[in-house]
Amino acid sequence: MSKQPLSFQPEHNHARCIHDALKKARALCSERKQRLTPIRELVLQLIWQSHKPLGAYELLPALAEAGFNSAPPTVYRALDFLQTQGLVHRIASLNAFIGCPHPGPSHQGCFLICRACSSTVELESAPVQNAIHSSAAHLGFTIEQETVEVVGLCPNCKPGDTNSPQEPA
Amino acid sequence: MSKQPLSFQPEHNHARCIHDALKKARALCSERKQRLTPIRELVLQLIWQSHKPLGAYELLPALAEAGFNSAPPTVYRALDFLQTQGLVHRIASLNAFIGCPHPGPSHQGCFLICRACSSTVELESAPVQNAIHSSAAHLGFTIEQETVEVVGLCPNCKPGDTNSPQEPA
DNA sequence: CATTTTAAGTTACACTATAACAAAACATAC
DNA sequence: GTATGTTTTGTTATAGTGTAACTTAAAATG
Repeated sequence: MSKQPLSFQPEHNHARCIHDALKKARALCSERKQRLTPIRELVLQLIWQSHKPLGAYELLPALAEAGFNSAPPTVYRALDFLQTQGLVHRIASLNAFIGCPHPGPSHQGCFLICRACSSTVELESAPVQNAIHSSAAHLGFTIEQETVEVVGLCPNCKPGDTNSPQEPA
Repeated sequence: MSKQPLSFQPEHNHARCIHDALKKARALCSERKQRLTPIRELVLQLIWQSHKPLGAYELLPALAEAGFNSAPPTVYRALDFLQTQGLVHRIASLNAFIGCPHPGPSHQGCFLICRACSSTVELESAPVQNAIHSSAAHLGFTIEQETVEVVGLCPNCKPGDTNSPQEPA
């Protein structure tokens, strides 16, 4: 019950997730002399409101409420910054964004996305990385960027469990 | 020089690629009692005009030239059909489509995409599959669909080669 | 404070994809 | 071969995602 990543633990202390993520982000930006402006920090916080990927346009109303301009470029700029700093990832298959739980030296995640509850886990799977790198190397292909996104059912949404969504309406 | 997949061999007989792909598609659809209508076959052929992923909207002019209706739904319907039959794949990170070189029982490809020349290879990499499945199983996650897309430089576009694009304008 | 750089505001638009309904083509049974 | 149901295509309109280009404001630097 405790080896599950937090994203798959419905009852974890999520306020702490958000808090920690913001704290790490501030430290990291400060260290890199990058400016985590109010808009950028708000966008990061909004993204961390859950462990489900959020579309850019879903963030706009909250930006407006907070008194910021809420045209698309605003949120996309913030997202670009956060991606560049490795604080959020874009999930290509969903056109959505999710917070990175272990930001730091540029890395490529492997994402497990539940189609029922949308909870998403980012793995750092060395075997997956290695397999991809070795296949690529074998063909003389130089890797610059990896997209590994796996859709399916998380343990909480498996048929047989009692508490759970399963089929999305 | 010959273990490279065709997509990375600029000089291969590409007419044959197209011809073979269409032949396989006809056989497969006939066997499954699915209708490979003129529009669907044309879209498949257009997609096979190269080994680079093509956007849906890039197909519309050719459809128009061939005398078909060329509104978006036409091409998206054809693409849906071809995807369902496993004849083409969608590359999520590019919003584009590419022909499947080994259609058949549903499979998940692993794509190597050259950022310089756009040539794309579909691998069936058992090690990659296994690594992903094993990571997922370990968390109790049930896989339904995999997206593995790797962007980088193909052997022909590597710095050091003489004949090649490298940096996209 | 003046200057330069970076970020945010603003307008407009491009690209990707689908909904919804009408017309046509095809398949099957009489 | 014609009637009937089903599948495919035509058509219009619109939703969703993302960016270009230019202006204004704020922050950093000298």
